[in-house]
Amino acid sequence: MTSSLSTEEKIKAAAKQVFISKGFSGCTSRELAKASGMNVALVNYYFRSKNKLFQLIFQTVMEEFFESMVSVFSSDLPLKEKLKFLIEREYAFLSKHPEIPRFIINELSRKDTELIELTHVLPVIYNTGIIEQAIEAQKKGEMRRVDMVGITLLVISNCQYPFMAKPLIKNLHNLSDEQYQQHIELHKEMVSEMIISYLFPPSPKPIKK
Amino acid sequence: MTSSLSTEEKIKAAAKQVFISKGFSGCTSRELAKASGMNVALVNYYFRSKNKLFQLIFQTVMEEFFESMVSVFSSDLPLKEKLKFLIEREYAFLSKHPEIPRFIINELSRKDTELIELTHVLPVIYNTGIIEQAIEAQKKGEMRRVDMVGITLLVISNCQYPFMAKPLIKNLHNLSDEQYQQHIELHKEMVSEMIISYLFPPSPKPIKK
DNA sequence: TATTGTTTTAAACAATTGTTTAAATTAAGT
DNA sequence: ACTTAATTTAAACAATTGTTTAAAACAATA
Repeated sequence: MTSSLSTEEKIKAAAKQVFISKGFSGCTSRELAKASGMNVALVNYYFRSKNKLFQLIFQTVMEEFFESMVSVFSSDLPLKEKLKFLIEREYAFLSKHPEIPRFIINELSRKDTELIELTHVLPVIYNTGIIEQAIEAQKKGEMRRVDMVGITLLVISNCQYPFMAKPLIKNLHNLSDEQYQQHIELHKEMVSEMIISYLFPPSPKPIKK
Repeated sequence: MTSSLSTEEKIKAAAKQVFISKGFSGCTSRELAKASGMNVALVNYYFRSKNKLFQLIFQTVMEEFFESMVSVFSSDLPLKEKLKFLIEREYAFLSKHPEIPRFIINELSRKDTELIELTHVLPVIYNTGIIEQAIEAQKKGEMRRVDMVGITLLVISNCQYPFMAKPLIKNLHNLSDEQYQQHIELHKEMVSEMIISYLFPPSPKPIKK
């Protein structure tokens, strides 16, 4: 049971859930406390302040968020397979944690907080050698000449947005949760096929630019 | 100048900006008042409560949001051109109002508020005849057999996400505002080409499923 | 058992929240 | 000018906010 966790970890786990689903400004210290079965004073005893607790959690969420991406990039696969695999993994991750992209984007958009450093993520990705692999594939004419920003945008747009926009699309098309889940599954296949066939066009065709 | 507006409209205009950029729970009544140069009592004098004012503004934002989409669907163009045009228009709209998708998705995700009705939008879209046009194009074999939910997701994922994720991508790839703006422009072209060539594959190829 | 240090609790703190009051000012109609 | 209604203001309201205090309960060590 959760009761086997220490007080500190119980608070952290509960706060993570609350922060992710309601955001920093969308919840109160007392709500964080109650969600973990504790009281307000305990939250501040272990974490000093609501803001300190938030920073801690945001950091760990960001790490989880990039973890699988980096692990795919580091794997020993041809680029095309890496991308297919990445999309597969992203959909699997987001099915478990559908609220995380909205959470991250929201908190990064807040102007009233000291901007969070995530420059350390870039070198980690670069160190996987993914860039060199892409450039090589492009030189060979296997892959369309799209830079890393474009590829990133392409992949995460089509992975994250369907989860973020669930309430919008559900309302718009009058769908149940189950129906939406089915659409997501279909969409994954479509997105994968579309992106791969766009980035790696059928061979004898000249690659533009 | 703005001083030619009535007090009521000044409050509404200022509140719209504040709500869109900080969300309902991210701002206070006094902040809304101050942003319009008024005081708290005036806000409640004209709009009864923070929540009433919010509902009013949310409604108008949603209408603006779907307005251009519906107008494109209603236009007299072949489906392929409609989609190209729609993507163009979406990028233009979002360049002016980059915060709106995040705002809408966030507020629709709030569980603590009475869920906002937007079922009336669906019939409006249906009445443009876009569905029939798609089915016809698919019967003729011009268009891949993707349902309306899939098309919607495909288009708005690739239009809205790049604007929503600006702070994330900027941080991730160490980009300036100007650099990001350039990437957005490039991305628009890529997305348009990719989606069109996916949905309307070069002709003599058999359409699957 | 007495004495540590750690953890938990209940209560309080000042500041801020959304909202309301009641008086002051302005505008409109006669 | 007088009366009435609409607008604006400053102040107050109770409730809630993040944070702190100080005492209580607990655990560990001697």
